[in-house]
Amino acid sequence: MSELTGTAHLLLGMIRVKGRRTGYEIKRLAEVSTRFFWAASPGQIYPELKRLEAAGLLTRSEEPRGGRARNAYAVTEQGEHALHEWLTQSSTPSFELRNEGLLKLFFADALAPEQQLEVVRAMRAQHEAILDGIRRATPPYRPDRKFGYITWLYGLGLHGWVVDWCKQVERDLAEGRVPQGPEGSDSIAARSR
Amino acid sequence: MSELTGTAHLLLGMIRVKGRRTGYEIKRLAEVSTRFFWAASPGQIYPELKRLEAAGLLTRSEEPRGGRARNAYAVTEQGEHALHEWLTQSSTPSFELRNEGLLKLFFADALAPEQQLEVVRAMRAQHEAILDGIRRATPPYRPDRKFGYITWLYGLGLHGWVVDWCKQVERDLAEGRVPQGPEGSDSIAARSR
DNA sequence: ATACTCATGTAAGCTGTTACATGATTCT
DNA sequence: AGAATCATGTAACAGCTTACATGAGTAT
Repeated sequence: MSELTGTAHLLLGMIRVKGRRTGYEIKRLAEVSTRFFWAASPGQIYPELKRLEAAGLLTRSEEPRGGRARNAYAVTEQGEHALHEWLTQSSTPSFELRNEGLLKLFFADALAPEQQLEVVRAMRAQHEAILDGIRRATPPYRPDRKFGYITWLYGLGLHGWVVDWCKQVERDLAEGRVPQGPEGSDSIAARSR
Repeated sequence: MSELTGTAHLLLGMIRVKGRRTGYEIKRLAEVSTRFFWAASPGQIYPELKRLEAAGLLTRSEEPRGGRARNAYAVTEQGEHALHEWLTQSSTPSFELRNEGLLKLFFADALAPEQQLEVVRAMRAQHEAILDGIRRATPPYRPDRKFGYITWLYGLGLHGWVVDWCKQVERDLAEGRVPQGPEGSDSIAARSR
């Protein structure tokens, strides 16, 4: 059994929590939940569902609505096992970030002050938009979906932090101040305690 | 002139700030600075340098060290212009995140309490490792590289926030408490001040 | 002598997106 | 009648990583 991709685990997990689902339903679910930390496009979802079915981790059932074809998938015992395996394996989970706004900020010394401010403002706007998206996706709290709720809080907190950070840098730049590192007598680490 | 990739802008920007550089030097520079928000592998760097040279945004000069071939690149006026164009264009910068740890957390309801804790601990360990990497890359503060410093502070602050968040969730889980959303009457932002 | 760093590159493959195509059903 | 949503899929391509190959110089 070759290694499953992150997206495969997303599908497995989503169907496990929500019960028998179609590709389309998963796509919509992902759009309002996991999309902020693990996006999934239809061009990825449909082929992957087939692969998982072929691998015996999902079973497909045809559930037409009227004359319209419709394939719903459920997790098999083997799929359940693969999911649990992944959730408990101790190897470091992957973490990939591509933040073009930060890349611009990194090179912003080449710009005039007003344009530097503009770069930070664009960053803030972006994270404010993400925050909006997360807020709109408010998950109703349910004890059996505690971690859906925790993850939602994470998104709010993280992007909220970035927005605040941008605001602070905007102030610092506007007043010609050199942005402050974490204050206090000892190391940077002091702040995160 | 077809659109440049993010990595192309990285190369352009890096050579602009640091002056004439070889692919190898850029690779090492990226490893201790931009890698935390925009990674670049050699398999990407060398072909891209050639493309940028062909496009007239970089000039190549052969600077052998002994009998060993060595190609150094400098930014042309056209390259300078392309970089400035990118830095000031107002379209929303790209932001892509794939966080497998968070994906696991999202599905952690399926686990036993002890294993749930383990997922959070793994997340924390990961961000602590990233923090270490960022700390080790301390940029000497120079007025002409203010934004290199600001970006560095961002990394410390962001991953520090995540580590703190994980610690809090670990406490909450250990004590069987339901994790707290942001308290107080006003916005979420209030918490991170 | 051998291992490491410097230095450049390529090929294969993976993951993912975008854009398109198709057509039924439901809503206004 | 027309628009939006439901539903599934594919083809083309972009971007990137991994692994490998090569070989010179340098340090131990």
